[in-house]
Amino acid sequence: MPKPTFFNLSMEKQELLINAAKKEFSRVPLYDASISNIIKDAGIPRGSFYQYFEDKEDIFFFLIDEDSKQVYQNFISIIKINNGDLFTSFVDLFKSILINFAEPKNRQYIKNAFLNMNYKIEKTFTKNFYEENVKSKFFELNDLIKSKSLNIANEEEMFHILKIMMVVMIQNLVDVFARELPAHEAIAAFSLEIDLLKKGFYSRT
Amino acid sequence: MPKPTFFNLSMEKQELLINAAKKEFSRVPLYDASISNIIKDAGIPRGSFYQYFEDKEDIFFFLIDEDSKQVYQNFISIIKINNGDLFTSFVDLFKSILINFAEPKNRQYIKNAFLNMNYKIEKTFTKNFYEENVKSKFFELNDLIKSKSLNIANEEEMFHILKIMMVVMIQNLVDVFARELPAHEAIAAFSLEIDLLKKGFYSRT
DNA sequence: AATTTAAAATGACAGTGTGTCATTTATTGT
DNA sequence: ACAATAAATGACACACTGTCATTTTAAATT
Repeated sequence: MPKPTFFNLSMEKQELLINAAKKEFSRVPLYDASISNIIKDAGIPRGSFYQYFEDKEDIFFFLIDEDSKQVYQNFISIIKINNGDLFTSFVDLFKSILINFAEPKNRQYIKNAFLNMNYKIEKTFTKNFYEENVKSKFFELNDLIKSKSLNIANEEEMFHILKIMMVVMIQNLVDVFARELPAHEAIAAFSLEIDLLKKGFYSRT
Repeated sequence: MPKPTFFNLSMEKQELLINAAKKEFSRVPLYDASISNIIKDAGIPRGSFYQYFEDKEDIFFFLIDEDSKQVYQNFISIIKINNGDLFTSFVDLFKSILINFAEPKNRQYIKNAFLNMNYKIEKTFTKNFYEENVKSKFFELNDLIKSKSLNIANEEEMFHILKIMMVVMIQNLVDVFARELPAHEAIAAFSLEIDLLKKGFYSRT
């Protein structure tokens, strides 16, 4: 997290920094990004940057966390609209994220984040949905999901189902960028996978 | 891939380089690894490194690819032993990878790779199992898997099932390292998820 | 209002690593 | 033995990082 000093800045200056950082993270992935470029673009001295952030990861994960919170709120609305249908909701969430990708302002930034999606980035992203060993967030979702039509014996299984659906969604989003898939193809592929998860892979016949 | 010059080296010198690289990639993840440390450890001049490899990624992905090929061969044997049962085979593969983790020689190196598993690393790893648009590899697996007890309409669905199971397995392996899970817990969690995938998430009742 | 104290801003600097390239050394073919 | 090709070498220019002593600004106190 940014240091307190950052949050004491005027909103204008905070946004100046954030925009400069997003610009740099649009140019290249986190590990190639340079603080030098960010401060040059924002027009602040080098020392100031370190007054506000620990390092470039600090500001990067701050941005990802903000984005994730928005996606989570969006997901909550979607589930409500779909009366707790988990499967339809995930497909709708996928679609809404794709629409966000289409915006040129976000595209490169999100692309770089997804193509370099590692454990820490994924964790930052998903922790706003459910947190390992933190049940409060999980319950909010759990209460909204119509679980009686789900094939689950207990709450733990619900957690695993969410985890699987999330990782499958993220993988499909990564694919969109890696292979520059058109939206309709991406949606078809993801819908198919959600359907397989729904029905199960095993057939008794 | 390493340059031809590398493969012209004596086996001893190749292994010297490989060991030095593994040592450095054990110390820190790819993006923090330094070529300076590798050449210092191997006792070769800086210029020589660039005679053999493009950059540090070049040698890293070469190592990952080698590992992946071994895992793939292992998987083939496991499927045969299990008479094509995909679910049991994945659980067995998971167990065998965990055993490999336990070896101190590999542990840190693999841990760093998994905690920084991004698209390119995952692709390098999975391309030896199935390649998008390259059907030959896929068929080898496809033929071994007893697909008549699977809930699939066509070959495309088989591909998606493999993709999902692989990503779920990788995510569980990442979890092992991120949360330092004991083997029996990791196996229990993965088995549960495989079982959920097998049965399906949706219940008609 | 003047003075003290604390907080924030600044930029020069040392340290570390990268990739290149001109030169030297070794190997191969004639 | 000589030429030609391949490989090895290490000095160098360039880029970026994180720190820290110093300066500036803001807040608190008398």
